[in-house]
Amino acid sequence: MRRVQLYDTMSRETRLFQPRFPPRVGMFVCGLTPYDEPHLGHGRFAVVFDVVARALRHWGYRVFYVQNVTNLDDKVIRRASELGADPLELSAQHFRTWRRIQAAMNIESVDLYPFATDYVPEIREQIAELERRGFAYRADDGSVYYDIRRFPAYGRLSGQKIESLRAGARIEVDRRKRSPEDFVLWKAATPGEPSWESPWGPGRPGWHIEDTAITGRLLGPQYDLHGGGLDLIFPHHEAEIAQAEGASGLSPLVQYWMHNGLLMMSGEKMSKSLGNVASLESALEKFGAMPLRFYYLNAHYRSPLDFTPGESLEAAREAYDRLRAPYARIVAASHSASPSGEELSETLVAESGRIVGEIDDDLADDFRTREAVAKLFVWSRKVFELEDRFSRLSVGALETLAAPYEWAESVLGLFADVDAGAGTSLDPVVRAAIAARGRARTRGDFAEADRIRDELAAAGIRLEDGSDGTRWSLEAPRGAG
RNA sequence: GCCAAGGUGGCAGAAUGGUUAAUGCGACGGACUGCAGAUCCGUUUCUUGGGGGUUCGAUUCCCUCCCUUGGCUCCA
Repeated sequence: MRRVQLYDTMSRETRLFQPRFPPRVGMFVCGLTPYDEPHLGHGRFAVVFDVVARALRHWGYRVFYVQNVTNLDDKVIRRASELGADPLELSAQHFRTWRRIQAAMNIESVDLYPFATDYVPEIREQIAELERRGFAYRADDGSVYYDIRRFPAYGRLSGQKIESLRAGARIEVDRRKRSPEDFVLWKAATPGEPSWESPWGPGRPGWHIEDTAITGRLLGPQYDLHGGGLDLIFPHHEAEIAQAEGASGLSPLVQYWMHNGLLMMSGEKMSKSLGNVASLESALEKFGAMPLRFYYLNAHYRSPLDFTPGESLEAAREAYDRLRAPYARIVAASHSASPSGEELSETLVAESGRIVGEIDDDLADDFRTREAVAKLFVWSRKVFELEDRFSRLSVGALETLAAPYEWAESVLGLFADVDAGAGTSLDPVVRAAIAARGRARTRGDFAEADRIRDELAAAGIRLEDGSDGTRWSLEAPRGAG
């Protein structure tokens, strides 16, 4: 099995990846609370863990990737009541948007999107188990709390000590809790809000319990990989550990904790509560899915990523176009290539193989996507140098040129937009227009030539004159395509 | 206050105890072009937050200070 290293938040070091039962990998990522439109920060975690799953599968692991959906919590309820909507319908609606966006972004690696409210029996069962084992207590109002004092390891993931949490003045004083740090497992019902029956009276799940109930059911009491945003480490993931390990008596809950860095907007974290969000969907419409993926993968997943409106995605689009163009031309040329065409030099063949090996190594070293991208750019320069020969190259030679891009296509999920253009049914039509323009140019009628070019441009077809004739391409697909 | 992450050229953003610190965007000049675009060639800019230490040698290791961000409240 491929040697893979990844950084584990718990041990704070890069460790060799060893799933419990290779080649199977149980992977869980904290998904959204869909009470509003997703923003650019959400796109980051989605792409990051999509690449993790893709890469592991590429290396032969059989990954079962679960991304939960917190379809009911305080925020969903609050927003729904503001809108006069049903909370579960509201979150279902926003989840559909999320799924649509993920599909548009070429994210198909998630096997299951479990809804919190579909796991109420498992949640009740886990709370009951925690109660039996003495980790939970009932409050007077019918809520159930986790008793943090019973779980000494609480704080290990985040490096926090319970005593120092006390100093944080922001913990609300709540008379119902034994310790201020205790968190709610089962929230007593409020009239008008969704609730379920339970041994403790009607209520609904607390925020943290759904994840461990879901993973307990789907991945077992112990599994391999848990991912999420850096901002979830405390208290959310800390609480997950306390719940799962408390209920099962088994430790550790997960072998590897992966956390992605946050998207920053003018020096601050982009978040709904700060109101400094940029809509993911409109970025997708304006720039297209591939430039967006490129933008995320152009940084290491653990680093903070600075987003500058009117700049970051524009630059990403330019850069991505440069990466995509040579591959698109290889693909176009291969439509009409023959097996007996020219071959590449041995040096180039070797280099193609070497680059694929290197970028594969980069990914296996804690997913250094930026390194892989930089090497693809170097390769692109070499490919462009051969461009004049494309039409004469053999099928095999073109495949060799395409190999690094194909690797990126399957592991990084880039270049899903490459096939559009030459070779499609539009080709004969566009060629006729190009020929007409060519005649106009020959006789010096540049006004007519430019008119033809402009009209095609208006239809999204771009012409470029080169030494070997005129080439055409479709504008990069936009929106959900 | 406590915990954690980060400070690299105009911008984004890599990397390494040791030749000229990637890559891309941008800018400038040149080639090519009827023009445009793309491409190619060249140029542009960082002595890697400040200070100290370890070392033959540090951007990379250690200490300290400053600054930024995140977490301690919902949050990818």
